Amino acid sequence: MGKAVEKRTRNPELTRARILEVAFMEIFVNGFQAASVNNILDKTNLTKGAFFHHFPTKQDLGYALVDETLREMVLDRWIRPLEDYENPLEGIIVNLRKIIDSTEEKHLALGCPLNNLVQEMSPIDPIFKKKLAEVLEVWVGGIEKYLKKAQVRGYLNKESNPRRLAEFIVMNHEGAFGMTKSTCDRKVFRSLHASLKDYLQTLTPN
Amino acid sequence: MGKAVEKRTRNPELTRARILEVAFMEIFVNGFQAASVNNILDKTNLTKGAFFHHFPTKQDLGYALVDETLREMVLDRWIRPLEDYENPLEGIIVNLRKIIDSTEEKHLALGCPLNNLVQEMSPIDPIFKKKLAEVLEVWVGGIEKYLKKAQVRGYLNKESNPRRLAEFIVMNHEGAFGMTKSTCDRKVFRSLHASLKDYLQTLTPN
DNA sequence: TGTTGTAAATACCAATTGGTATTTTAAATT
DNA sequence: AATTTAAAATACCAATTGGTATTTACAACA
Repeated sequence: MGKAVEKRTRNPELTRARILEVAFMEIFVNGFQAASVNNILDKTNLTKGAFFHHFPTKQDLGYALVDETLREMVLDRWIRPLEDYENPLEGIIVNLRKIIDSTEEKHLALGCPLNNLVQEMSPIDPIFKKKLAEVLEVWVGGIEKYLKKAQVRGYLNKESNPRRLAEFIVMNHEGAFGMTKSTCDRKVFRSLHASLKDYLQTLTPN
Repeated sequence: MGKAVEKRTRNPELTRARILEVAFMEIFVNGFQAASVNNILDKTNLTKGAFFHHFPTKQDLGYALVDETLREMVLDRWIRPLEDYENPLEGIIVNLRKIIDSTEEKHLALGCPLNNLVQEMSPIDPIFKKKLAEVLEVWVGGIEKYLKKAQVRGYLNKESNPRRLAEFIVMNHEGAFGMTKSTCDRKVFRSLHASLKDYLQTLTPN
């Protein structure tokens, strides 16, 4: 009994994953530049040797975080759930609502991990910028796909431009999270959500 | 000829203003935490003595920047121009358009100074958070005022909630600037602007 | 089982960080 | 003109930053 794997005193993949996990929160709270490698080390109970073995530089850690963690989070939170809805427009609205309601108060104050990094790093690091734009495209492109499906199924005007609308919707999400970071009030989030809902309803046929 | 004032070798108010001006750009580009006091000093050709005479700590500089510089910028860019329009809704849209078109490419990539600071500092510094929320309220409250005026003048549905709509509009502005930071494409900004315009038109009587 | 590659620990480093104590000097006040 | 106030310069500081060189030890493989 007990998996042999867990008894190993060394597990490089797990170590790497732990670093990424702790780094995610550290960066989520403090931002990338202000996040301290030493702090991350303390919280993982690892040492410099382990860290810089897996990530040649702090920036490489950031890049991996965007490519792996953030990309996966976006898909999990914003795209994959839409598959469950016959009407994608409804899916977008209901999913957003669910996420608003299920997010803990303290996390509300931290905003959107992707948006945070875009705001901080895109202007000053071209590699970050490129990788973040790719994840953003996963998001926008994903929404776009479902908006096209909505058009086919007759839930969205043929005249609407799915790409433009997808950009608008993602922008709304990011804006709402950003705004909530200041007010820290779920009511504001709900209010913004209601406005978006109103708008989307004007785009439905009949 | 020549103003006597300019010949003074010392001018504390000017020194303070120069620090704020240079610090604004430094923080606009790098963020508050990553902005270096030494860099700011170099670019102003001043010394530590001057800096810490005017601002006891780096944080105090940040607070002054929000209270003075950012507050004034928000009024100048987003609120005061609305006075020129008979239809405030039109004013909001046209003013946004003007700002999109007149912002230099490189500044587009830097986003919105207020939004940047909100994202970075609100979660980790309660004083920043309070001051930033005050400036945000200047913005939202200002828009709200003109939306009420629009209702009185018959340009906006009586059923619309000016407060909620003002929050939505400001959120749109911040979201659009944030998004542009990633894409660095004025087209995206225009596209987002068009969506907001569409939405506002659905709220006009008749 | 002995060898080898690599995961991880340790100890160190130069550079930079925000900040301070002291001194100089310019301007306002008497 | 002498004195006082405060603006600004200088030189310094401890703490922290990301990063490296070296060593130790575990685990897969021959």
